[in-house]
Amino acid sequence: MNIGEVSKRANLPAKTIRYYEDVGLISPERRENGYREFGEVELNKLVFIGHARALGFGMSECRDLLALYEDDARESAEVKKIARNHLVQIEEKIADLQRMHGTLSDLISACAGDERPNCPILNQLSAS
Amino acid sequence: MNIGEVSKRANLPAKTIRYYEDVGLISPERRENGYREFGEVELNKLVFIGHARALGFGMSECRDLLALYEDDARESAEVKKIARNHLVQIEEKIADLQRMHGTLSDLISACAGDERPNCPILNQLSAS
DNA sequence: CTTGACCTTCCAGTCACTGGAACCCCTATC
DNA sequence: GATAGGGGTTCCAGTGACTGGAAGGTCAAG
Repeated sequence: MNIGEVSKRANLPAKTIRYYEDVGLISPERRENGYREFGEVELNKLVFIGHARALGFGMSECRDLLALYEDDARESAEVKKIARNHLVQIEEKIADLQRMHGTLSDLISACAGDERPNCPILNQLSAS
Repeated sequence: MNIGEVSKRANLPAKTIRYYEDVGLISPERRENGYREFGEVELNKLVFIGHARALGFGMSECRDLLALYEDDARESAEVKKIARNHLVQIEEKIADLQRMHGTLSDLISACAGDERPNCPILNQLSAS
């Protein structure tokens, strides 16, 4: 399988797949002409990484998850630990964004949004 | 005022203030010895930028807000428009994160998290 | 006169790609 | 055989918003 085919099947840009090779997540074979040759194993890894990235896992977490995925003697506790840590990060980000959302929507409500210069949003931003 | 003093007062790292000068958000005077000299105007701008960044506005939005802040003939409608656009971005990010949170917490619940290798989290990630 | 805190510039690294240039390979058609 | 196109390859640079560190200049106190 060429990179174009695996790109479609894993739903990842070819550039991204080359990048994943660069950083050592995958190691596809090479043909005589220099083209990468992907087998089912590499495709599965790419699908796996794509899903993990879509859940917001960082590259180092993907690396760890991939290692566990390939380790028949893994303990599911290890996977769960990584997932729970990530869940906490997500919750912190959501909390941050919700705090911003609350403040900002209050300010937007307070702003007339007309042709006059007076603006509670700017007032709040410049308040010390 | 030296950069250290303004750093404390605006609650921004000195490195960040220098960076803001690099990208043209502020233009403090220079003393004979090469040190930056900050006045109240520059301090106010930095406080303003700090608050805008804390609400998640990007640098180009900060630039636009700062220009409006300094424009006596502004219309609050312009400020409100920028703020509303940003609010939408925040809402999209929250929605993304909540989707991840939902999927991930379901998977975590389904995972025994013990010494056995079977793991619904890995199963889901590798599913095509 | 030295110490230490503060200031300066510049370069490199972060994260996870992404865009572009320049070039090679393979197949099909004229 | 020439050519056109749609693959593929490498390498370099840029993104956003800083951040760390090195190497060195400045200033006030003891």
